[in-house]
Amino acid sequence: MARILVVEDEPSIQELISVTLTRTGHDPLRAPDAETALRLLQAELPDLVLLDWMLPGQSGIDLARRLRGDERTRGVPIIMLTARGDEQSKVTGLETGADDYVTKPFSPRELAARIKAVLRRQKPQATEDPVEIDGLRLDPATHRVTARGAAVVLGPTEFRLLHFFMTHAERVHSRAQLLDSVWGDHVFVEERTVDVHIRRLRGALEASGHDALIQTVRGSGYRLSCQKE
Amino acid sequence: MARILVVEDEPSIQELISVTLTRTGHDPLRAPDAETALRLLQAELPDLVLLDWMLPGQSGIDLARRLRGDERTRGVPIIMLTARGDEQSKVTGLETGADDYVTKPFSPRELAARIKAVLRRQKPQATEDPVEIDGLRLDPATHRVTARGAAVVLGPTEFRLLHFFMTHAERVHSRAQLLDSVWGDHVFVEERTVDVHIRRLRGALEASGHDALIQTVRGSGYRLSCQKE
DNA sequence: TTCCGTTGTCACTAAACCGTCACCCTACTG
DNA sequence: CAGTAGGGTGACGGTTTAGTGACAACGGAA
Repeated sequence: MARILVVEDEPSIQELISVTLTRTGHDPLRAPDAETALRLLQAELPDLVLLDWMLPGQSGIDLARRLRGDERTRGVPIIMLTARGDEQSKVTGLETGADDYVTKPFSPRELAARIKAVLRRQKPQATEDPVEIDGLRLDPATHRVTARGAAVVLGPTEFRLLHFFMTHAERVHSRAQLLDSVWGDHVFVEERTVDVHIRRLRGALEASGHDALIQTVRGSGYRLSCQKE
Repeated sequence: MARILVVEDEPSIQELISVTLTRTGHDPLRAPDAETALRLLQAELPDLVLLDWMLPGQSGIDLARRLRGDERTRGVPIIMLTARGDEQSKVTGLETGADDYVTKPFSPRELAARIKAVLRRQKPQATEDPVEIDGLRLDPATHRVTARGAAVVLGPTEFRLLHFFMTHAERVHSRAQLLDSVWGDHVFVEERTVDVHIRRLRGALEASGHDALIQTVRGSGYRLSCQKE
């Protein structure tokens, strides 16, 4: 789900963290010290950095400051791992811009929760504006679809599919494009699966009096069109 | 941008907060204790109060209760500053009416984010006004819920949950959002726990003749809706 | 202290949903 | 007009997600 750089010198804790991350669907990058961390950061930017306070050589706080100073890495959120106690250094240290901190010892659950919270805070939420085409109305906020007032019941996938069509109307989308945009680019499903969902979506729409809203373009894909032909 | 009253006795933290506020375009009013705070509040109402949990003399929670008790200051949102680990105080505090919590030590970035969130959240709703939907009435001031006159008995959590739903009706809320808004951002609770409380809330409502008020949106979360389907 | 209310979590059940296939139909090709 | 490829369609496990009852931990009240 998210790439997370774990900067931690103690192997057992490193291991514990990595296992926790994997189990919660994340992708840990390991670094035992600041130098390794910086090298890894050259290659690719992670979605989050878990940073031990005490590190051999360059300390965690130095690394944090450095990350904040660099334009490229400035946006990457940081969670600090600190030992219990030592309050005042925390305050000054967190001033450098860590987004959260976890005191050792910590429970895997707590760690997971904090990571989730920080990541959630980080990412902007999707477009929530209602869309309306030809009397058909879809509202992401309320997760409702109505056809001239009458409710249309859709499954989650059909909902996303319709949302995509309505925000990209009049254009032909190949099955591959639809899989990318509606299912997500990483999943592997048969292209024909799209057909089935199109079918289900059509069924739901026709039940509400919207015929031929979604048209087939033979050899290319599908299209949502308001103008009848 | 916004006037913010900072009630904090520790000078270094007071300083840190004030600097942060100024930097994020706000206007800090400083008070080292509850008495000073009250005096400042006489003069003018701030847009938000940042309140330390532990204060010399009158404690933060006392002050919060007092602010909530006074008609004039009731609408002003409060963010509490608490020491880490004091989970219980969060719950008590939420009942007194704090809008959010920040645990010390905190990062300026986090504080800024919370303030922004609370100010944004505050705008559309007056938290303390009674809400009524479809014959169901909830009064935050008296902490009472009635369904067409008949009393509905709810636990504290179910009450907050229902309150949130009623002040954000028709919208779909994910379990994570509900945990954020009803439980508080930094409480570590399984997402499925929401389900259980939804169930309890539904049970109580159905006992009072309100069926299907809270709807499940599969894959997304829950929604309070007056319009049946 | 004991009792009671509340809460978070779990295990289990029920239901919805998804992806896939097989088969059929249609439209284009020569 | 037959052949072929692409699309429509119904059905069927398997998986995911939500509903539900039970239970232990906890704090506050008695």
